[in-house]
Amino acid sequence: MTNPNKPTQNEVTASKESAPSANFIRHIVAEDLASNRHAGRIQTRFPPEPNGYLHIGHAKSICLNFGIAAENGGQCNLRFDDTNPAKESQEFVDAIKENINWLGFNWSGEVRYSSSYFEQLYGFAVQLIEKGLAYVCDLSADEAREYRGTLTEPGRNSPHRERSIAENLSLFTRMREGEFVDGLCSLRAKIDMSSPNINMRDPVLYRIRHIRHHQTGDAWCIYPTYDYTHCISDAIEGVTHSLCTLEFEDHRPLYDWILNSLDLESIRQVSDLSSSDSPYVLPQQTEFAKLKINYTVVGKRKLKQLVDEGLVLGWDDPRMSTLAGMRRRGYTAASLRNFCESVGVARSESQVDISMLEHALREDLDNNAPRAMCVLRPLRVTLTNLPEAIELSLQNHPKREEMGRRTVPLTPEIVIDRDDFREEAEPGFKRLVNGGEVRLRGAYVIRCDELVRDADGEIAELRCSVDLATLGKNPEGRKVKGVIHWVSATDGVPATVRLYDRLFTVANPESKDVEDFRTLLNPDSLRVLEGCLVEPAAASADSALSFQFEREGYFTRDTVDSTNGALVFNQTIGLRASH
RNA sequence: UGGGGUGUCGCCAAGUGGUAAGGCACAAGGUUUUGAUCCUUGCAUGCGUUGGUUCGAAUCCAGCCACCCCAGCCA
Repeated sequence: MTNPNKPTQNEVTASKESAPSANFIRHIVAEDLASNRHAGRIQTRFPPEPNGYLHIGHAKSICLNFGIAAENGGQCNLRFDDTNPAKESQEFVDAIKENINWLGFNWSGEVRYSSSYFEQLYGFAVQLIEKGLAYVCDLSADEAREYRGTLTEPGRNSPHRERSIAENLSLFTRMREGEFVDGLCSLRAKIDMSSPNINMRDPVLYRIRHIRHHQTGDAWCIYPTYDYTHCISDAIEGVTHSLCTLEFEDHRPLYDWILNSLDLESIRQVSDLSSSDSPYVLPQQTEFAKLKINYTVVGKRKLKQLVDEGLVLGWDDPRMSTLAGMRRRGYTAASLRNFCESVGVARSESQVDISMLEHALREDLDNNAPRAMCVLRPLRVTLTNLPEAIELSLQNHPKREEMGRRTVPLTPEIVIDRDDFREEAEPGFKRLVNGGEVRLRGAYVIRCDELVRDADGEIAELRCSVDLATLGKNPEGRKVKGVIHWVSATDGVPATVRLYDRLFTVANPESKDVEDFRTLLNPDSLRVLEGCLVEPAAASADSALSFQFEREGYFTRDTVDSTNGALVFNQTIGLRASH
C-alpha cells in the first residue's frame, strides 16, 4: 500500500492547530513589543539540564518558549544548563535534541551550553569580587547550613565574609588552579544573611568539584551554580523573556541582583548582541505553573525508578510520560502541541485531566490516520455461499477521499472478533447473533446459519451465508443495523497487539499523601494479544504510519520489537466508547 | 509563628469596574456501512470567604480561610 497521508500529514495537522488563546505571558510579550522595550526583538530559550529524559511536562515549556518566539518573529535557543557534571551526560544531550526536533521545533543557530560560558562566568565572578560583592568562604556545607538560619530566624554572617578583595581574588584563583579539595571552600555572593528570602543569604556562586565535565572535559575543577549561571547565560544570549516554573519565583530577586551587580556594558560586550546596534536590555524572568496530569507521574526521580526497578520496560516504554515513550506509543507531535496549547499557561498550580490529552490525540489521529481492519480475538467464519475470493476497494479515510483507496481481499474463510458474536440476542447488542444478520464493514451483509463447536464445546467456527445483493447497498425490506470488522483468514497477516491502559490506578500518584507510588501501579497497564490478524495492506504499510483499526482504536507499529516476519502493533488509544 | 505565590463550572482557562468566553468531561437529540467522526442542544444569578468603596465589583480596598513553594556547595 502506498503512503496515503504521510506527505501531507504535517500540513493538514498544522491547519488544525488550535487558535492561540490569551495568557499572561502573551500579554507581557505584547506589552513589551508595544512599548518597544527590546526594539522589537523577542528571544527565548529552553534550558534543560541533561540529566534525564524529557517528558510531557517539558513539552509545555518547549511549546511555550518556542511558540512565543515563533509567534512574534523571534528566536528560541536550546541551551543545556550543564553546571553539575556529576549528574549529566552526553546521552541525555543527544536524546533531548532529538525529542525537541521530533516535537517539531528548531532552535536558533547552534545548540548552546552554559558550560561554553564558563570563562565569561569566571570573569564576572572576578568582577563581583572586585566590587566587594563576592567572597571566598571556608565554611563546610554543614557549617554553612547552620549559619544560614531557618525560615523564621535570620542567618549569621560567615566569619570569612570580610576578607579583603585581594585575598578573595587570590583564593578564587587558587580554587580554579585546583589547589583545594572538593568542598574546602566556595565563592559566595555578599548580599544579606538576614534576608527573609533564603536565596539572598549569601548564596554559593562556585563550588569545587574535581570531576570531568561531559562538554568541557578536565578544563575546570570549579563549577558555577544554577543561580549564578542561568541569569548570566540568559544575558549573554540576549534573552528577552526568561520563562521558568513557579518554584524559581523566590530566585528572581537573586537573578536580578546578580545581573544588576555587574557592569552592564561588560555583559553586553560578551553577549550575542555585542556587534548589534540594538539597545541592550537585561532579561526578565517570568514564572508559570508546571504541567501536571492525573494518572501519570512526571517527576524525574520517579520515572527513573520505574525504569531502574524494571516496573516498565525502559525510558521509551509506551506507558511512560516521556516524550520517547509517548512517541513509541503512537502519540503524534501535533497532538502534543495542540494539547499544550489547549491547557493554557497560567500561574495557578493545576492538574489537568488526562482526557484532555486523549482528546487532542484522537482529534489528530481521527483526522490523519488511514483506516484499516485488524481482528484482535479471531473467530473463524466460513462464508458458505461466497462463490470465490474477491477484491474489494475500500476508502482509506471516510471523509478524505484524497487519502486514496486500498484493496482488501474477501475470501470464503474470514475471521471476526469473538466479542462481535453472541449466541443469544441481548437487548442493545447490535452485532452478530445466531440466526441474525450483520454488515461486514465495506462488504456484504451476512447471516449466521450455524455454529461449529470444538471438542470442549467452545464455538470454533461460524457458518454464514452472504446476501450477494448487499454490496454497497442496503438490503431491501429489512434493516441491518450492526456493522463489524473482519479480516480474510487466508490473506490476513498474523500480528501481536499490545493494549495499554493507564499506568496508575489513582488520579494523583505523586501526591504527598502517597507513601509509595509503586504500589499504585495498574497491573493491567499492558495486555498482549497474540494471534491477531491484520489486513494485508496495513501489514505491509510504512512502519511509521498510525492506523485506525476500525472499531478498535488507533495503532502504530512498535519501533523496537516489530519486524516484517513478526508484526507488533501498539494501541495508541482506543476509540471513544459511548455505550 | 519568616518570605514568596495561588484560589472563576467535575478538570483546565479567558476575564483587568459595566452586568461570567472557550475547551475537556458529562447529559439529551440528529446523521452515519466504524456503538467512531460530525451536527444540535443543555451544563456558574455565580467568581475561596466576610465586610467595605461604587449607580454598578470576579475585577478596587480590608480582614479571614485553604492550598503550593523556599532552609542543596541540585536545577
